[in-house]
Amino acid sequence: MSGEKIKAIYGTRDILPVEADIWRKIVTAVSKTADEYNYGFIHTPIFEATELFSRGIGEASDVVTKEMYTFRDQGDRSLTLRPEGTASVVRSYIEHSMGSRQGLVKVWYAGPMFRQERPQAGRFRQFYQFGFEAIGSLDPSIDAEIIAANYNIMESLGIDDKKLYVNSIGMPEERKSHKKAFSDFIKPILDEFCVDCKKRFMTNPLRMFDCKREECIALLKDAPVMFDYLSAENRKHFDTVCEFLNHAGISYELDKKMVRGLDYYTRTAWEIKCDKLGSQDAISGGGRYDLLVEQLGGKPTPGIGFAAGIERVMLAMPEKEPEGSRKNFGFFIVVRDSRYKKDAFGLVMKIRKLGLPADMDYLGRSLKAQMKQADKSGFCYSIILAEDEMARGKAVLRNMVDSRQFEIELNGLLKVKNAIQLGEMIGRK
RNA sequence: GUGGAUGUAGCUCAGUUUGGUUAGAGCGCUAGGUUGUGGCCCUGGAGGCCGUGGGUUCGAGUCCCAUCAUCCACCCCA
Repeated sequence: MSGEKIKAIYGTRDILPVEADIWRKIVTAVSKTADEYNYGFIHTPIFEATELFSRGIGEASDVVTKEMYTFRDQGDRSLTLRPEGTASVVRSYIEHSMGSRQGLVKVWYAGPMFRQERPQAGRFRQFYQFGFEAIGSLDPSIDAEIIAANYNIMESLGIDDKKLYVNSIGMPEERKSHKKAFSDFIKPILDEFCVDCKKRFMTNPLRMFDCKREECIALLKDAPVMFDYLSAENRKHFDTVCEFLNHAGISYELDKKMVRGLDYYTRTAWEIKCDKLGSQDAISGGGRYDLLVEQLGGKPTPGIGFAAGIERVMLAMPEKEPEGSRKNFGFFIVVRDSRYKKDAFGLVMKIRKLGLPADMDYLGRSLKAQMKQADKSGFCYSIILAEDEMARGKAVLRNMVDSRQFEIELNGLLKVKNAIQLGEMIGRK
């Protein structure tokens, strides 16, 4: 009856300590870059009014039409688990009138996002993203800064097989005239495309550029691209962004066929891909959203940002060195006889109070097992409480790296006031 | 939502083709070899509703059907 195992929901997963360690390293690196670039951290709620996303991301987008976790609360309000971070940040920006307090608002976030898609490699229903947003400037220099931040984070995480692609997808009017030219180009040859592309042509024609079939790619070789329909002004904006990137020594590639999935994107768009990831190779993507603030009820304000998928970043990161030989400063207390357990406990507490890691056996295991555990704990010292030494008020300090060991004064150890004294006591012998 | 693959020990998997006593290996866990000490080696031990339900059969991990779950790919996205 009660034996049914409850498992994590399809598309969600536990991040166990070994993995969480890498996770923490990533967020620490992101946080460091954010500090360097002067972006402040922002927490927004994990669920929001459904309307925020339908209005922000686009009523017709895939994310909104079929991928959101939407539910009603006790007040019969329609709420949605956030599928992405930008809409919430912009909502917060408007709600707190951040724009009137400072000209340019630079923030970053990290946390879980939710999309009801079919899971596969590098894709989950609850997944984690971090992202940067800069709201309030249309100057090309901010484009370059935030792209640089994005790129530098990936660099600092040691991701080598990455490529930065940039493009400009213009503004609605430009897109309109391009769309017409594109349709005129496709219509006569539409029959030659695959079924998916035909479907795309009806719903979101530019998506045809994403098709992986050789035949479709060949047919699109000379198709008009948005980039060639940019206004002089926007073209200049993009060129200036590129100049800034060149100046900063950031290598990128112009990808005129790059398309964005979310409706709010305008002008500058970019993507970082990692070719060893397989099908889901985009680890990070971003762009301008110059109409979004207004769309969500704020004053017309340009914005720009990016988001990166932490799971994908993890897949792209180089294999970490096998743990084993790695030892951290810390102490594992071992007792030769159970009557010393209280002494061990007191010692552990004492060392922790000094601000240092310490642990002991809580399973009443044999000496051999305790030593094994000491080894696995990754601490570089064990302290063994043994009969002969204890009788003389001493304990055995064993170096778990080079196996040298010697006696130390147990009383002295308990009287140590800080980590430096402890270090000296250990170092003296 | 569509297509393909896979479910056997905590983990990675063998065994399924050709049904036949108590279902295996490596790693991990645990106790010992070492009467005072981890890593290497050796020996023992624990740990399995063979995903679930039904069917065929004297007999099913193995064959058939259903179902659930997971993975990969498409779609889309980070």
